[in-house]
Amino acid sequence: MDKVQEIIASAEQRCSERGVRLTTKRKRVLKGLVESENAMSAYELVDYCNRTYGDSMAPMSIYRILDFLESEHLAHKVNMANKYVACSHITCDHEHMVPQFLVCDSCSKVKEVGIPKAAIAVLEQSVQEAGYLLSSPQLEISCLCDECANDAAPETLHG
Amino acid sequence: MDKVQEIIASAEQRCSERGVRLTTKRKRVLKGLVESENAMSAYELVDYCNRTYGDSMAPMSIYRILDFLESEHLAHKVNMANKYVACSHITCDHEHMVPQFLVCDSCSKVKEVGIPKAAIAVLEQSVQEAGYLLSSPQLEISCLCDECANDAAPETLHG
DNA sequence: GTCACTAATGATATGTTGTATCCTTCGATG
DNA sequence: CATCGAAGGATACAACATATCATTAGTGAC
Repeated sequence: MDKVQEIIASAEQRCSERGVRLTTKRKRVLKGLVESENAMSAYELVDYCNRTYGDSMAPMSIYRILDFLESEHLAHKVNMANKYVACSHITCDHEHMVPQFLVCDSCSKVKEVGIPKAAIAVLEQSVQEAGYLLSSPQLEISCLCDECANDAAPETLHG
Repeated sequence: MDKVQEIIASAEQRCSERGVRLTTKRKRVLKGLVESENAMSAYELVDYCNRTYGDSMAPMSIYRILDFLESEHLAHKVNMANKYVACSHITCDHEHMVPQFLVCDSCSKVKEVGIPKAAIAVLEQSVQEAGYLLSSPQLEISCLCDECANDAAPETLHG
């Protein structure tokens, strides 16, 4: 699990290059997200920080830190689940694939996958025809994860 | 604006065919959504009902009614905006296009557009490769609407 | 160093969204 | 008209998020 350290180090470097500060608390929140390998709610992060560091951080602080992490593209909000995930490309500069979130309807587990840019182009086309402007090519896709899919009866899908 | 009546009539027929009851209150909520031609929050619907009908409906009731409308495919929840919209295909039986929501980041306006099924197939492919199951082919796409796009500076996009 | 300035965080209150639970009313059916 | 399930009312509370003002910590000018 040295991968976590690697990601944090990479984030630190990126912040220092950009002239912004990855403070202790910001690092802790990011670390929480990276370690969990999953989407976490703001209040779960509050608990995590307080449990892990004997700290007592208020929700407000967590939300501020999440805003910061989002603005630096170190984390993303998953709107469908009201949760937050570490960006899975922190260590990677160029993005050949467009990141997309698969959100499990049942357990809210979030997986980030890449899809080819060409696929997004089709969507962008439709959006433009509607007179809108695609503001983020990042989609949240309503799914069932592998585990929950096994539990669910097939006929409940595509309802 | 006789279109609204038409949609409501169509919804009534569909409910009666399916043996479920489109009660007065349910009809009012659906009418609110249809008339507004926009996504509304549950609490906006509470206000709407109480203002328009001198009623006093509790949020709980609205949520229940929204659940019903969703289960009958007369309305959809837009997760990104925590709002609800009337299904734009109530009067239309067969769906040649897959409905998608364009959600304005700035003003939360929601537009429902259709995109070709083929485009969705590409996404579904990626989802399957990740071991997930697409539970709804309906996406919520983060956009700027025509109005907000005019207000925003171009360099703020694709950030 | 220390002054002044800004970024970051703390503290507190409150707003918004959604659910749990239990009870009452309404409508169909025998 | 009795009964039974569906719909709705009432109340409380949980989860998610923001507003605002005070305080502390870094950073540069001098």
